[in-house]
Amino acid sequence: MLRQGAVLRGCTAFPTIPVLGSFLGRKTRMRTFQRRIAAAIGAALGVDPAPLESQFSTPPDRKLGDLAFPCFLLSKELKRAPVQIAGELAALDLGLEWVSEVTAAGPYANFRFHREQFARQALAEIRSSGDEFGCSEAGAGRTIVIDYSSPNIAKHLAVHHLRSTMLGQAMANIFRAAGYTVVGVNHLGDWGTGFGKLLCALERYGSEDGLTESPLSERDDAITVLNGLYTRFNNEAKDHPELDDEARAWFQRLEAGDELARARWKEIRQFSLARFQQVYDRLGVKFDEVIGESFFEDRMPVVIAELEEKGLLEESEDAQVVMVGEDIPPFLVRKKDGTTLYGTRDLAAVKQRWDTWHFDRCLYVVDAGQGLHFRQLFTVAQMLGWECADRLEHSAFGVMRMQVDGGWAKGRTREGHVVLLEDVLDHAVEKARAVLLEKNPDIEDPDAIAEAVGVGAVIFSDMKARRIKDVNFDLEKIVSFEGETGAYLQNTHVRFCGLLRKSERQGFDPAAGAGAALTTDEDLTLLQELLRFPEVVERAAEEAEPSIVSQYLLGVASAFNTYYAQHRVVDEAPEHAARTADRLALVDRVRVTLRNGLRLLGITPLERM
RNA sequence: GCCCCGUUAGCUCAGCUGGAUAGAGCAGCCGCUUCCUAAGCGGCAGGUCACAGGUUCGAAUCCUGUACGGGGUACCA
Repeated sequence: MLRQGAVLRGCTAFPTIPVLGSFLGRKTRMRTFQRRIAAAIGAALGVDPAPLESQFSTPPDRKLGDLAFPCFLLSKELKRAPVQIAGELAALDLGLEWVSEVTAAGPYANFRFHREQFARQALAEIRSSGDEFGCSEAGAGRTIVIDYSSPNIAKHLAVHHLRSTMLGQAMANIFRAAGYTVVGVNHLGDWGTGFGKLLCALERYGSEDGLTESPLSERDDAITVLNGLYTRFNNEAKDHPELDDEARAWFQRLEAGDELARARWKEIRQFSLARFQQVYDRLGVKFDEVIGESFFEDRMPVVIAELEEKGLLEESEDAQVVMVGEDIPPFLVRKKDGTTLYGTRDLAAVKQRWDTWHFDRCLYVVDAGQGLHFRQLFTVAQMLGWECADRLEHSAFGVMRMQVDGGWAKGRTREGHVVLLEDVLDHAVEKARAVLLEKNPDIEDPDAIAEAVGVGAVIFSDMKARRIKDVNFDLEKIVSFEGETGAYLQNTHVRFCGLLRKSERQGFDPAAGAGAALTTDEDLTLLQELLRFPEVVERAAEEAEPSIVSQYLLGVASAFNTYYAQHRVVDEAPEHAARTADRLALVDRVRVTLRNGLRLLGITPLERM
């Protein structure tokens, strides 16, 4: 009914650019280079090179070589022992100028690179996409709808909302970078019987809180007041069941379009959204569409009619349901009082999303506890014969547990109140400011930097592990900025931003280096690691798993920090000018990788801290 | 009861489309700053990859079962 729609544009940080081909696999390193070796092997042995491309791995020890090729697959196809095939490969001339040597080590053929040649070509490859390094066109022509954040109005954004919100935002960024068209939807919880209770509570106790004199929308504490009314209502309803009937009546009034009910609901929705927006702005979260459940109010009858028409709707225990399977409970379409449920609205939403966007995938970034609901929903879509049914995915994530009496439990803290997301952000920012002022007292604009570091640390801590893992909310850990943290990535990024700034003042130009001097093991490790970035992003999209990017970034930062500790980058001696230019070029590409990766995760990269 | 998810170092996790000696961070101990930001780097120590079978030339990774933990299980969202 009320469509807020298209209030925000999506992340524009990653315009798509043409890069490389399709995704190959996790163990893959540097697919263009592997493709060339695979092609050479295929030609020499007379086999299809395509399946070979994903076979490559990294030797356990650099002494063995720079790229490993296990011969087990070829062994099956050629019906010869892998050890023998490895030997044959070692004797071949592949005709690749950047491969200097092939040695057989048991069933492995290990390729050693001609360091100068390889470094030159690798650097060119990494540079080819300029500042959009990491982007690809792997998903070109495909549309992904992502349902994320989706909080209930009239409530605060609590710390556990961070999960759906940031995972979804990161996924949206990642899919866009991989070339997909993305529609990010905030499926606002703005409908349902709960609002009957709320309206009822407002009517009964509102005047006591002075709400008649000072309207809710003019009060900063409006949501807190509403929460109080709601809690009070629920407590009183325990002893007075007739209150629940009254609440149901209010929801029916709301559904029927009663003027007073509608006006109050609309006001609540309005200021809830405004409050959410403050936090979203802080987190850098943007949606393409904000569509509440209320939007589907007049679309549900159409879907229910279709269920009926196809003979799927049944009466059971006075409710209308769809029987979705023997081992799971039925999908509720209408309660016995005739009102609808959120599942009904979800079903209408599936239809609306399909009709509007013809998506290739529709992801629900919702906690794992709702697995059954989505299983039911998807099954109903299947039973309806909807083409989109198998494109629906529940991108489930684990629960956030709070510390309660020495242990960890779902939901609330020991004191029984929710931890507000804003309070967590504030706390992290305060800690970041303290550390910043201690490390770098003369820094310009410490507020902005502390904000980025603090908020970034909170975001990163939530996206470091695979999303299905439960997370224990531990404020101390979140604001610890050492080790595998958001601040570590920021700091690494900042360090070579500073290095590049300084080198520029000294007259060096990172664009001047061609890469031929990047010949140490550490150079090679970094180049190989950097080359993976586009396929890492593609895989993160494929699996809807932002932690793949997080983990990759930690690896890059760690490799760079090791490098940085061992090798002097800027050397002003004229005889080392070429090497300095090459190392600066490498550093510049690490910088771009970290910057883009942080952005994908929804973290603002800093240039100073 | 049934369904879903998890189980890898003291803690938090990576590795899971099968391949060479299972990797990080934190916590503990020992080092590193006349030189590009030490929110950093290096080292030591820490593991019957929950258990038992199976498939395979090869299993932390795939299959089956068991144990433990978490979640869900029709008129809330």
